[in-house]
Amino acid sequence: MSKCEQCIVRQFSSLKALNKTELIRISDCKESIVIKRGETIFEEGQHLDGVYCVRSGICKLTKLSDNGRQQIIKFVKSGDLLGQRTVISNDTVNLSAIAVQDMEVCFIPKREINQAFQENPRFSGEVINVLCNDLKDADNSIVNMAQKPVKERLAYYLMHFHDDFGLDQEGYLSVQLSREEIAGMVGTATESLIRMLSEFNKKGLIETKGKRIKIKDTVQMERMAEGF
Amino acid sequence: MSKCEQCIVRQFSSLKALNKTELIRISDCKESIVIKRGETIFEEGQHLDGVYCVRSGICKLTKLSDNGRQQIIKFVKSGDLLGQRTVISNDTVNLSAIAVQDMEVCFIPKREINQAFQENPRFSGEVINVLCNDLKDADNSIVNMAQKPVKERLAYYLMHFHDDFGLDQEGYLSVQLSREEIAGMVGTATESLIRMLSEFNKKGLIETKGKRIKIKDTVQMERMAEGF
DNA sequence: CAATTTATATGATTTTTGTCATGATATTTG
DNA sequence: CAAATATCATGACAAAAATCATATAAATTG
Repeated sequence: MSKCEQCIVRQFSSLKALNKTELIRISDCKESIVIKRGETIFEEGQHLDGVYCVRSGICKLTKLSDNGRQQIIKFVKSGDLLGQRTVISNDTVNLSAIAVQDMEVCFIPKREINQAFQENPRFSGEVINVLCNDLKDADNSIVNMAQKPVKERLAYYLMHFHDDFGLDQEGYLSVQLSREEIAGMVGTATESLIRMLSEFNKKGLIETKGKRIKIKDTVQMERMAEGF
Repeated sequence: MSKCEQCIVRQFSSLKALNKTELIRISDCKESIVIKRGETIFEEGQHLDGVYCVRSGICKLTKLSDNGRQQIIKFVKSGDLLGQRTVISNDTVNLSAIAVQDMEVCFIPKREINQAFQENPRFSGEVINVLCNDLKDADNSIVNMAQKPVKERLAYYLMHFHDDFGLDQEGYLSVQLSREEIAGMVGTATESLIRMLSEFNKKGLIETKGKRIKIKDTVQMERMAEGF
């Protein structure tokens, strides 16, 4: 089993605040897990006995709406921790985590996290900062969802994907989602989403190849996200 | 000037975790402020040099959308602290705070809050818990905004008002908002909101008297909020 | 208290978005 | 590789919501 002390991903997570001793302790009791695309890491309502540190891959955090649709709240990538809020506030999980790519994650038991949280103020500071950022992002999302029409939201999220997850060799967005998933992120019906992608395509804003999407005109797309 | 040690509101805020010495220190440098309905406490983009502790009254936290509408993200009432996220993550304010009732707030300088945060783990624990709850609420709001139609969102928020802020002597919701403000909370156009209230009125779900709203059928309203 | 402004209300219309139906492509599986 | 299944795409229509216009009521102000 690989060691936390040597894990590159650590540098990007809150765990970077831990010292060698703490890392070794965590390393000794952590559990490496491989998760295939589509598999669920945890589901809303569940109790978590620890947090997951994402080594590779990406997962979506979703919540089931009353109308039966799965809303994507946020994406989590390597370096991020999963389930921090739950462990800290000792609450059940509010969101489901489902892999959208094959993933490697490490499970770190609650007690280790709590101990580090209590004893290492730099670590707790890092975690709190992540929570604060999440809260800010969430507040911004509320405004977008409540006020922007679907077309602008789609443009907004495509640009976010472009900026946060980057492109593959051919210039397509590196994360491939199904149309249904994109609809769940934008907060619209799948058919509406497909129509809008077709429209963006016709207007020359994007180019699609199966599930893959390339943003051809980022300037225009950015403007569209802002409502022009 | 009144003293924090004797302030009843303290019991309901994160400040309850502070000991006498800490409270006296804060009390000595805090500043009491009276804010009239409609006045702004702070605006998005601004820097804050401290947090506000709400003694009485209610304010709305809003964010201006690209389309020029003011979205209400959340309400803050007595016992709550304002600006915690900003002070902790040393960021500019993301939301504007505007009084919807006359308020009394106390301004507590950043340095005092930071010191208490560093030195008193019970206090930081309380603050973190508040942030975690805010995050959970925000995630739930995203789903509501993205997936529910306006009618259901209105029912949902009316019920929240009913449960969180209670009723006056005559059974009307105790917080009075303008139609425009309610629209900004639900995330819709003012005219649409007014139409929906008329509809609720005709159906016997609510009763209005000027700005005041009474929920006549909470059971039905609850069901409506869930999409029936 | 009359005049002005602001907030509320409603009608008419357009735009946006959702739903249902159906066909075309992929993708999976035996 | 063919059959079955899932995904993607598009048309037709219905519903929801925004916008514009205009009227009425309420609040403010000189």
